[in-house]
Amino acid sequence: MTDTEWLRLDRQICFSLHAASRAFNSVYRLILKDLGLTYPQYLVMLVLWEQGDLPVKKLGERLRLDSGTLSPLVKRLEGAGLVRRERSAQDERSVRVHLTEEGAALRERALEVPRRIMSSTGLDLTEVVDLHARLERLTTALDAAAEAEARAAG
Amino acid sequence: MTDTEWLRLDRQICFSLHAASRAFNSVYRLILKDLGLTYPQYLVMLVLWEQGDLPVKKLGERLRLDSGTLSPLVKRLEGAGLVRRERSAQDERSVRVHLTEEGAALRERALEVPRRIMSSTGLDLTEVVDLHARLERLTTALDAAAEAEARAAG
DNA sequence: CACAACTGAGTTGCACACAACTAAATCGAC
DNA sequence: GTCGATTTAGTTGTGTGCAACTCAGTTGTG
Repeated sequence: MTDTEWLRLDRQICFSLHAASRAFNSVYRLILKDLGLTYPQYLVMLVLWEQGDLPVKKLGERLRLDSGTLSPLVKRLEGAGLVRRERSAQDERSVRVHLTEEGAALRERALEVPRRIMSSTGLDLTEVVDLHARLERLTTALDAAAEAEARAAG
Repeated sequence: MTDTEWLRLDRQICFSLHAASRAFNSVYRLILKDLGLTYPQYLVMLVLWEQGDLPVKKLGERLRLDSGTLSPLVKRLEGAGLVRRERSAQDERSVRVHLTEEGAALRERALEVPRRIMSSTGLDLTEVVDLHARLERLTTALDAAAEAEARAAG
């Protein structure tokens, strides 16, 4: 392959991933509009519905987001009345995010989201599970590479 | 599948895509730091290196980005001395983006990027091409679904 | 020609994402 | 017990991404 071909391939790959990510975001935006949630806010709510109350730190680990992203996001969820933030008594540094009644109730209305997303992808269950596995492997490899780059850069 | 299982699957899928996209972004950020480019700026430069000067409108079509994103981005590239913006004489509404000498020269230094990205993914050429095809199909389906949603919402 | 509809860029406002930083609380070595 | 290192949130600044808007220029219709 020539250098030019490599650049073209890179354009295709990085563009297609970028585009797929934004297309997903766009579909979620449309579907989540009724719930008054953004895509990242929905991710936070999914974790809370699944795992119950969590400190911001744990939320960040689950979602791989840092406090710079999570702090204002959780504040907006609090402003919408979906969660409550409470400083832990044991460790005053830690802030635990609780679902409010309204936040817990929103789960019922969110139940239709996955099916609508699934049908939007045009994929069947097997393909979705397969895609999930591929993306997980890819992310693991990329994280390892980023780690290696960071070490190399010093 | 129960409702709870659907929600869990949705969390897994939307999270894994989100995470993969950010992991890619992160690796590109590290590799592009030397070139002084962000990931979207690199996408713009790739298109310009490949296709030559283009009006902002065409750039937007190629990258599926609107003027709200492109205008400030191109201005930053201009500030970095990589491109020049010139209003078309034929159609005063149109602004054509030209590579400067410096911008054209940057291509030489960008030639190593694709190989570094490829090795970061841990995928071979066949898998990358396959991934590209899958993502294209997925994006097409998602775009069609978004279109349908938008029509339904009226 | 006149004027309404459209088009291409650009601006504004909002919500991530992330780097770099601060501040407060906790932990650990001594 | 004290003081420095670490940990947890939060803040600030930059750069997207997108909706909604403005503005200037162009086009189509009568």
